[in-house]
Amino acid sequence: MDSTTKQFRKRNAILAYLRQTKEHPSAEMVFNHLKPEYPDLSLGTVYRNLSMFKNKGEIMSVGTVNGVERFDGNTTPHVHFVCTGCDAISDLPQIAVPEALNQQVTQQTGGIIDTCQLTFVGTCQTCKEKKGQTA
Amino acid sequence: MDSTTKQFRKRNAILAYLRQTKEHPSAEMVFNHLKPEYPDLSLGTVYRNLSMFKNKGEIMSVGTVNGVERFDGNTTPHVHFVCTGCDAISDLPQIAVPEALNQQVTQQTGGIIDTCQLTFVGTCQTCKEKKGQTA
DNA sequence: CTCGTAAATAAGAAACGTTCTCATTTAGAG
DNA sequence: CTCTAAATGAGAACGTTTCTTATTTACGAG
Repeated sequence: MDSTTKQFRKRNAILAYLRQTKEHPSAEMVFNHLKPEYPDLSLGTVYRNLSMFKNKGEIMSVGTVNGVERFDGNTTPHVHFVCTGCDAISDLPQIAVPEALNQQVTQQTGGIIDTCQLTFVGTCQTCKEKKGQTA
Repeated sequence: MDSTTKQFRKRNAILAYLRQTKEHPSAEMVFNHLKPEYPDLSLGTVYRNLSMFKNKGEIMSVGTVNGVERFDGNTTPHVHFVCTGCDAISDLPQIAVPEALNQQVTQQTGGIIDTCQLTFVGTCQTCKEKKGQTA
């Protein structure tokens, strides 16, 4: 319970960070964020725990940007926006996937639908303005 | 125009295959498919040309399955289904992303929307039946 | 036809993200 | 304290993708 406790169970710190952040981090981003507080943190530990949490359904993958997988501590269904300029991923909380689609897809495939991902790809406002200045 | 012409311009063969197939292949799948007809085809050539076609907008990426990028020669907007059992990707031609969403998202982000990807993830009919037998 | 040049390619090295292995450390029970 | 099982650090290993370099091809000029 004292401050030395933080030496233990980096696993909790990884999950806590994912629950709190909105940056949809990669394994390396998690590592870089926690390394100052946990100087002996290992990248392997981050990967191992991300896989475990993903398998348990406590976090989810939101896909791969530039060859690196990105994670989200919010597993409730929601839509994402990926900026190709800065690789940032943000939530689009006000956009929803029509519920009816799941049933249509189930019928059309004859299989089982587990999840669905809706992702918009483009340029965020900041990058758009930067490009305007340079051009 | 004679048959020896096929020794040249493997690039065309790569694009032609992507236009024709519905399997949403990876680089290696393209390579394996064309290797019999072009025995001296190199995997590097496949990667190089896939990147080039992607940058030119003649094909598109449909995301990463098990760490492997998959491509689609059909760049008109449509919805995909990924089976986690056999890693197959198929089209869901009868499902459409509501057009209105693009405008909503543009407003909400203040940026620019280039594309949007809607992907359903689950188990295809074949894998579902296989699982039923085994269990 | 021969030469010169630019594009396309093959082969393999290199880079990168991710997973695996194994020895060590930690937490907690007895 | 001792024992055991879980968690971790360090780095090797792996698979995918990109890069480098020399070679081959296409094609136009002389």
